[in-house]
Amino acid sequence: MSKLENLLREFDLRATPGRQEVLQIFLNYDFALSHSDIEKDMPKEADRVTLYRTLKTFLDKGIIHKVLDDQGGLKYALCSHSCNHEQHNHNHVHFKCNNCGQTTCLDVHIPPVKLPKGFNISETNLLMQGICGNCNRS
Amino acid sequence: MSKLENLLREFDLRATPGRQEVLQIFLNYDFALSHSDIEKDMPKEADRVTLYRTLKTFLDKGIIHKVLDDQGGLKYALCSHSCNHEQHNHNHVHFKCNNCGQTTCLDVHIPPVKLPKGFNISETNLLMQGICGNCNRS
DNA sequence: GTTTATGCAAATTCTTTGCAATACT
DNA sequence: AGTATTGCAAAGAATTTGCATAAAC
Repeated sequence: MSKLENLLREFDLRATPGRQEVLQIFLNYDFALSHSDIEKDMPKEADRVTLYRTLKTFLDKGIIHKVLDDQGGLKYALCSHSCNHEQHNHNHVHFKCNNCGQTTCLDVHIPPVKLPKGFNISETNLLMQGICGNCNRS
Repeated sequence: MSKLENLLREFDLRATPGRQEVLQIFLNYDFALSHSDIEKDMPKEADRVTLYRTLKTFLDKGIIHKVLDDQGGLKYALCSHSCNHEQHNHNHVHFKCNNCGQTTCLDVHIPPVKLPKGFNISETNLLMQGICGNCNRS
């Protein structure tokens, strides 16, 4: 049984070829992907609707998490260990490079923010933009 | 000359009825509005395309700013003083209540975040979610 | 064999573009 | 008068839904 199949089973998912394909695409890149990024990487006969459903399933199961985008779309990136069906547990900064366009998950924690009394926080999303390390170097 | 007209002129915009209308809608609410929120508040004969253009113009001129949404859309909220055509200057936290659905600009600064060497930051967006003060009270 | 996922068709909604008519200053 | 804005039509994307078929376990 392949690595991809195992990974999907770990999340209580049937290891269909389509899902393995999408999972592999995420593994191939170290930055967040939009629906259309993924679509471009799939065999052309793949069905867009199935991809919608696959992404939704992956989100629900805690395989991937949403990455906000300043243009209003969404991107997706693989979760690290701590996520599952019950709870997503993300506390890292997302950085979008305005030069290369890539959005990456940084290994930097979002600092705690104190809100006024009465606010309960369940989720936090921090998107920073600018020029990334790679683009500055070149 | 009305307050709305003056406000638009301050931003170098012609004070057309459509723009005054949209501006008034923003003034009527103290939370961020999506394109469709605004559309619902406009007279039904209003043109969707014009609204797209009005929002774009308001963004460019620094009258409103983008508010990211966890569902992938965008919302918009009035800027405070410090924004103009040259530069948007936002450093406040956005909070989306998962109960009432409203996203508000909080008067809370985004704490500084130290990124690895080589990263330049030009913009920062922090969206927190949970239950807002109002909803917790009731 | 049962349950879950896929593919396809179709409907809806969202967004963009071009252009002629209109309104603003 | 001159320039910017609007409204309309139309095209193109993006997203959702239902259902019958096929695949996974």
